[in-house]
Amino acid sequence: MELELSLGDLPAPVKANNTMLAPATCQGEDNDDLALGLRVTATERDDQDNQRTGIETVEGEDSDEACPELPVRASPFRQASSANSWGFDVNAAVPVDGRASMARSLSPPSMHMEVPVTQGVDEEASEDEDNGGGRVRKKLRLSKEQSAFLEGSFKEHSTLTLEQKSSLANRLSLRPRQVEVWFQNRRARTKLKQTEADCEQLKRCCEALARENRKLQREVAELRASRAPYPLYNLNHHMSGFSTALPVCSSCSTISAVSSPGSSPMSTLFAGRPHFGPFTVTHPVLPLRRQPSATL
DNA sequence: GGAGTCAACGAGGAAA
DNA sequence: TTTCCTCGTTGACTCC
Repeated sequence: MELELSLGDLPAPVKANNTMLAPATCQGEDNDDLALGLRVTATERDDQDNQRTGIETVEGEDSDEACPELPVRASPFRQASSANSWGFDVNAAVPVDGRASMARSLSPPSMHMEVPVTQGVDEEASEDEDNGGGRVRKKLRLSKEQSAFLEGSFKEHSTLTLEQKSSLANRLSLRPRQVEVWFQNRRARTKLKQTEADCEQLKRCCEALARENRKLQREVAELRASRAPYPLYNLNHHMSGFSTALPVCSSCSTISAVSSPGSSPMSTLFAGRPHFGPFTVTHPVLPLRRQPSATL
């Protein structure tokens, strides 16, 4: 079962009950029982990376703000964990202070956890020993529940306060550093997707403008070839690159503005870009040209 | 086996 | 100086 994803060769000795906690009830009443490390200090990062020693007190929870309505499981990784090839459990990187019985209280009474939570202490201790010199990168795969919970939280706020970070870490049985990294990577993914979307949009606009440009150039060539006198030329026809009729001043043949925003590739391209407003064509004489407005 | 994904890391910059 | 961020990268893992 993916929920119990673990790394390494050894199967999880005992599967945890998959019972969900009550939908993230922000664990208000459980605070006293939380045994997970939660110290918000100036040296937080280092502490979080090495939350292996010392009993830390639980600060006040920001119960509500980081509490999307997503179910959260109580420390699934502790039971699902198994040793990896380096002899430590990457998913056991839970803030542990050794008070196993207290960590157990994260789960509701209906949730039985059959593997001693103290497991993690030894594992993490051995991790330090094993990796003492050469630092081996740990690979953690977040469970669906963890990812969903983090996603929900990310939708609410893409950056974290210390309290939110600690709260999320607490709730998901992750180290605050892991939550922080997840948010960093998530922001990067968001930005990448946005960049790709922008790129696609610009590409489409560029193609449309190129088409329009070719068309206008053909028309200019035709006009030059005809060498006809140039009375009030029917621009509505010849500027057909713009899909709607252009309002032409009857007295001076000035086109006052591009008709409707969003109707041309140009306006699509410049949508939301205040420096690129609609342009104006005034007194069209050969060669036909468009004069940018003052706002261009 | 290669490509893609993603957690984790380090460097460097900005803000306080 | 510290903290947090972005950016680029690495490496473990998965999927085909």
